[in-house]
Amino acid sequence: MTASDGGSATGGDARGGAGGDTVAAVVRQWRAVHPDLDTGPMEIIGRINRCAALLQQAEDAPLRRAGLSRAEFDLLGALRRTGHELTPGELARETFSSGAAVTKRLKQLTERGLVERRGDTRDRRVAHVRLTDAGRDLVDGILPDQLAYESAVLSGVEPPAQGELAALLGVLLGQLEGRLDALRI
Amino acid sequence: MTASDGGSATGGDARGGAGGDTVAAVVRQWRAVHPDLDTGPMEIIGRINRCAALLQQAEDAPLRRAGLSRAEFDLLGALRRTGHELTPGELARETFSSGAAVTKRLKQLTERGLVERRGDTRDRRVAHVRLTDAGRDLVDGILPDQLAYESAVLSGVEPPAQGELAALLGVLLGQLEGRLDALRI
DNA sequence: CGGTAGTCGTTTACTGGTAAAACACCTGTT
DNA sequence: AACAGGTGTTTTACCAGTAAACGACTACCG
Repeated sequence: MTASDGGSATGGDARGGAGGDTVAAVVRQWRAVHPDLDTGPMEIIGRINRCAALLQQAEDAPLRRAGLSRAEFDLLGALRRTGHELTPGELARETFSSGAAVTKRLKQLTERGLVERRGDTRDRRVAHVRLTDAGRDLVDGILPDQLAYESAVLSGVEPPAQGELAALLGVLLGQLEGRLDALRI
Repeated sequence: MTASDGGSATGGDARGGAGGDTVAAVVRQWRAVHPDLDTGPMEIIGRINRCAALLQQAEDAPLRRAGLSRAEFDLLGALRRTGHELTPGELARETFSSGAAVTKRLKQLTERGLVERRGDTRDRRVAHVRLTDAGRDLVDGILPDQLAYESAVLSGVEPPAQGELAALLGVLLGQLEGRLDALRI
């Protein structure tokens, strides 16, 4: 949306208005112009994109304080939560980004002393990356703050609704991850 | 993640597995390492980011066939659904992007003959942008296909659940749009 | 052995976005 | 009238990401 990223097929609408969120306003506009179309999908996909963009834009205060981008934290987090070394390729798969992006990030994180690399003894093409003590401490220090921040961001939604939302998103994501390839046409 | 956006604070996990979506697997890893932390927020924010990234990556087949990026379609769509001319500034607000990005897109879309500009007679700083007939026809031709595609993407989720999901996302988005500024700290 | 195919990681060339400066213009004040 | 300050748009400089080419290496197979 960016995440860039940006908007969505439903676009956006700067006016808040009493009638709900901005996506609702956009959908109303579309329905006025094309009353025959089923705008249902917009209300889900548009909102997901818009939420992701807003969350991205809010750029997680705890991360910023540590001078980390979300992508960098993702990489460190993958190392921390798996608990063992990972190769650059594994890190790329784990963080859903290209190998080239991982190479760049590793370079910076190594310079900052947060990760270390070591060459594989058997296969000299591959490298193994691990957290330094400083990297590990940084992740462990940030994570609680980050979760508290995310919790605050979500606090406008009642806890039971949060549970429902998480479950429904889980269903959707499971479907997307399983079956999206088939749709690429 | 730009959208683009890439991953999320919860990162990702390449393994699907029987136990649910990839975010669920990541959350399980975190809980094994830090059993004391409340990982609830990850299950929402992580999934939203991941869904947005996947939807982005799937890069909407109907749009691609028309040679449009999602951002370009958003811009055209804003003109179509409002039904009147918009200034570049209004377009930026409407599509949630920077003015500079709008300038670039307008240049390309003008070259392709999809939009036209005219200067304001009173205030010579401002421009008014409108769809050409070709632009309008293009949007009207793509939109049904795009909605059908999105509908297919969501088809793995039962219609009643889709309704719930849309409603819950509406609540969250309304909260985010209203109150996110306060959190920027 | 020797060559071919495949894999891992990096480099390169490019894209599409942003922030901030620059530019052109309006508006209110003196 | 002249100027200060504000606004709308474009330009500039830059950044982070990708895809594709590349180099180094392994592994297979005759």
